[in-house]
Amino acid sequence: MPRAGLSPAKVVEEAAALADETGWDNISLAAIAARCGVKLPSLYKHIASLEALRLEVSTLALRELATAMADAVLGKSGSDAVLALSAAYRGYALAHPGRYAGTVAAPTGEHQGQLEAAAAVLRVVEATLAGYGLTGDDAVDAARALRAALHGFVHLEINDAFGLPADIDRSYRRLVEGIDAAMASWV
Amino acid sequence: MPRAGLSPAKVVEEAAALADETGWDNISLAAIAARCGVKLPSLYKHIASLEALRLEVSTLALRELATAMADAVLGKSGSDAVLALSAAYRGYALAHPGRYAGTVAAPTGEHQGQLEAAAAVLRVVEATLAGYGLTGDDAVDAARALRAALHGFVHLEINDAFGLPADIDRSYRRLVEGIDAAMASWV
DNA sequence: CGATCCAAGCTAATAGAATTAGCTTTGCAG
DNA sequence: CTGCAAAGCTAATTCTATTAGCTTGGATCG
Repeated sequence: MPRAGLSPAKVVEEAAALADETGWDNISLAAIAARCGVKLPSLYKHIASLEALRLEVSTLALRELATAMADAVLGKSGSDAVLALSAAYRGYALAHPGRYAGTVAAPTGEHQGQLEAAAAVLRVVEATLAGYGLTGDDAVDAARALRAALHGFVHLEINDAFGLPADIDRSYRRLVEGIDAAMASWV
Repeated sequence: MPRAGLSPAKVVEEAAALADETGWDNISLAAIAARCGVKLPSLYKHIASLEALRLEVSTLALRELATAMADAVLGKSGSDAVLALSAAYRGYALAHPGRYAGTVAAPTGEHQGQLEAAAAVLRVVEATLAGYGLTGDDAVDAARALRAALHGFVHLEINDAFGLPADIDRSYRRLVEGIDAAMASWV
């Protein structure tokens, strides 16, 4: 019998793909094993447990999200950068809804890599807001406000909580513009 | 052996309390049964399945949230009402984090009562924004923006995603004020 | 080229959860 | 008092995660 040639990274990647297809809550070792062409207990050669795997998927997603955001703001500043970052944020979340759920829903504080990846996301947001002249608590407030607005919108969108069919792109744009204007006026 | 005197409503209430204590994802029939002083299979006399129970908890939470918001805005209007509604929203979410998670994370569209409760929440938000002179798509955008901002903030807060210890109350107030100002300027 | 050894994969076994079937008994209605 | 529907139970089934321990592929080193 030929080997499957798995690796920890491949298992995490399959788990992430499964999450995107069936939802973060529906990740199961049984489904991942089937997808990898391997029996369930074999996965334990590459991961420590289901919880540990979830943390790895969460970490992967946070890193991808940070990268997507950083790429989007490259060479931009001010409102331009905020709009680009917001578009990249939503784009990632809609393209990878399962992973995205894992960026928030996963347990926090037990995994060094996850903490660093979460910090990287925060760093990109803060750097993007650097041009607004905010310092200290004001900068913290602004970063939280932007992150909250973006997360709240895409989370509700992914979970079909916007009943009406009215143009969602437009709603998102106006929300981002509103937050941008608010931060600009905080001096 | 005396009867436990359960009812569907009591089971839902226990499940909601359990969710608040241990998290929406950790609801289990085993734990609920123990809490009710009953063996696990006995629960099936009152509920159809774990999934059905989650929908009931979600519905309960949406109703409670709608009521809390409606009470908060009673007799108020404009920015006053928006601030009161925002405080009530966050207050409910922090007091009942498990239930609150269920208001968004639960499967949607299969349960009439849940749909109605979700509509009730939306109705309170729309009524609160009535004084801003927004109509049609503008009103929809505003309701979505407010809901997204509130949800995003409290969801991140509940999940400990705000690393820093900086004053969270203040951050929330500024976010709400920012959204309020943005909506006021949309005319 | 062949002996060796580690890691990848397997089977088997355990434990816990949800669900279903079917039995027993409580406690109210008549 | 009698009977019956509902509430609770035990037993059995299925599915998942996890652990233990065996087998073997295949790279490494002589």
